[in-house]
Amino acid sequence: MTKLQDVAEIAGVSTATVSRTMNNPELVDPATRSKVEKVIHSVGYTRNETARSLALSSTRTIGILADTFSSPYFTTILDETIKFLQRHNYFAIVEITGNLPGQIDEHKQQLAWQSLISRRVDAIIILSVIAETALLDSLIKEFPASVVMSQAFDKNNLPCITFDDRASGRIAAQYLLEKGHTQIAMLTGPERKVDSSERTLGFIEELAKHGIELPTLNLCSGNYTILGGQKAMQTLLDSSAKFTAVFAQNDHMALGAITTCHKAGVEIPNDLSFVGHDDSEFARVSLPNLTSIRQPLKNMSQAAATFAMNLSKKNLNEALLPEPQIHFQPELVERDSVKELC
Amino acid sequence: MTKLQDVAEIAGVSTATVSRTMNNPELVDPATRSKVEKVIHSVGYTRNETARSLALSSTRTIGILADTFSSPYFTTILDETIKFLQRHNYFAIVEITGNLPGQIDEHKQQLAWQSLISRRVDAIIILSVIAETALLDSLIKEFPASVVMSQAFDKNNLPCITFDDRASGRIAAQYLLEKGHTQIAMLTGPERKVDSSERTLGFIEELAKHGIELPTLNLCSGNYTILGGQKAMQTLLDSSAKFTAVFAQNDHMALGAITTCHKAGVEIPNDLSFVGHDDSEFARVSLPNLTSIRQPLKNMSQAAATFAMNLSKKNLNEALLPEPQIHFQPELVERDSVKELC
DNA sequence: TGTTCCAATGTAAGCGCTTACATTAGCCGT
DNA sequence: ACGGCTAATGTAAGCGCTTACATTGGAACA
Repeated sequence: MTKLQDVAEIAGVSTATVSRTMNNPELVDPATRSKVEKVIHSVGYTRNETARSLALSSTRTIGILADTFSSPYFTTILDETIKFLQRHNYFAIVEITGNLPGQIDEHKQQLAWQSLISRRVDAIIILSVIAETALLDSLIKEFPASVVMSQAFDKNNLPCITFDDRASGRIAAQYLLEKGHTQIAMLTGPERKVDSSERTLGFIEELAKHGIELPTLNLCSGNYTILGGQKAMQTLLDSSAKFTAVFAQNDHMALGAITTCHKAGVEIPNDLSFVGHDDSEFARVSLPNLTSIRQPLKNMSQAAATFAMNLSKKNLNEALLPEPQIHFQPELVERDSVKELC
Repeated sequence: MTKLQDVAEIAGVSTATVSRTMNNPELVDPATRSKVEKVIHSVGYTRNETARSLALSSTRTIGILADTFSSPYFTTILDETIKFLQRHNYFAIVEITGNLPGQIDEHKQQLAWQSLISRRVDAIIILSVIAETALLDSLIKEFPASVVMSQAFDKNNLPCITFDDRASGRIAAQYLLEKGHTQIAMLTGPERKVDSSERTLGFIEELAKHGIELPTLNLCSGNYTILGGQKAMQTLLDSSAKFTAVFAQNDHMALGAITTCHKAGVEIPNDLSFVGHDDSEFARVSLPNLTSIRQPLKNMSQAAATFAMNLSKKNLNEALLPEPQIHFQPELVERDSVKELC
């Protein structure tokens, strides 16, 4: 593999000059510059980013910590974040913990974290939900150039892109109430996930505001997965719970639940109404099309990426950093899965 | 950030000894070893992988070239590949070209490629479909430690994990014929994608074997996307084409097409039968559940990862390398979307 | 007691870049 | 003609590791 020195020798200049024509072209004479560039192309030189990182003590790389690729939620964020970073000449390396939605293995998270640190990323974006605030705290203390995404983390004033999950719950409740539903069931996510518990909270709050109570019987966890949604729905149907509508805390569970209903002869939305969450691609192809609550993932991703890049330029004036806490709001996307009760 | 030298000084040994306790513990006295390890933990030292890579001229990193994260096909492969690599103490960095299924921007592919090279990955797994064999050829010539995944590349004897797309086409045709269908439509993928054209070929071949011809009118491209599937189905329905069954070359298009049918009052499978491809998670939640053709993605991913790791250990005897070409076969997964015609 | 040998450790070069500092050469004004 | 200035280039140290080679101090043996 050709190195900078080879280029220098062929072009008859010093390594410094070659380096400069790549990084600070304005410092080198146009004639030598074009001579060097010609050599670079002709020998097909590609700079060794490893060596460069070492010399610069900066990798121009943002680490991303996620649980898995097999969730449209993560992949959308990853796609947007990485595209955005690329556009700004940053690298991204993503480390996955391999945790499934329901289970949270702190050890795996630690390992993934270590791996990012050992590669000396300039900043880290944390997507993976870290349940124990204490752990999150200690991780961030160890590596302060971190931005936490979509996990409420208010206490400390740390960089943090959040989504108002509680508002999601409220909006779902409001909407169903408007449509005349008062008996409602809810498919929740994994218990330890803050986003799920927040949605639950907002939902219950809003119902309570209207004097309606949600029986525990009407609550069932589906672990954010399709299969979980199917099982949870079955449990709900088998129970004595009474409901005319279901709020599924993500679209996956809604999809699963809908198939269960279909098999059980329950017609959507005539017999039962559905509201999902995330407005995933599949909300548009379910039968009927699923009314869902949208997270502005693209904007959130870009905000996180921007933040991470700023964080990596430590020399930058602290004042230039955006507000450490950026909040995003949910938005209802109305489709055909909710029936208006008279 | 603490460095190896700091650890050495605190422990009162040389840097070599510290390095050895991490990489060749058997070379150092148990007493000093434990002393050093204690220091490492107490100061929270994390080795600088950048410097290590430079010293070793090896990054223990496999590069993966993919088009996007937002496709279950890619994400499944990525998930499996990366988990497997992690388990073997390899890093993975994935570079995405940002190409949508239909469009292939060779420039973006080149850039992504360069980026991997510049980070001196030890091997590259190519998922992204590179249409121009010439380009693929030249890339691999430039960096021979590459393994191509699921793209037929027979001519040269290059490392290559392939899936028998033509067999997929044949199986779909056979199955539909068995069920009594003779008038069939097909939703194809992007034109330039080899996997799509192979499926098409296999399908037509098999029909021809039974003396059945597929009218051009019954063919429509849906670009492998949900939306494309919807549109293509609409086109098909609006045309004068006659068919009792549809082979959608991936599940996404099938899902889209099914919603279009639903809106048009066409009932599945009573009025129209469907066979999809990929056996994605969603095949199990569509209504009706989608009969689909499975690719053994997990096995394929692991094969690719194994290959890449071997390729990276160049010192290894060439003889130890597995057969350069590993082929995988499709498998039909029967569900409820095909009706038997009497 | 004097060799020999080996296990444990240290020394220092080198991986391929960047960049502060040194050097050179051409230009200006006096 | 000469000192001073500037633009262009070169020199070499250093980024944080690994490892070939050198060194040391016993243990083993005659």
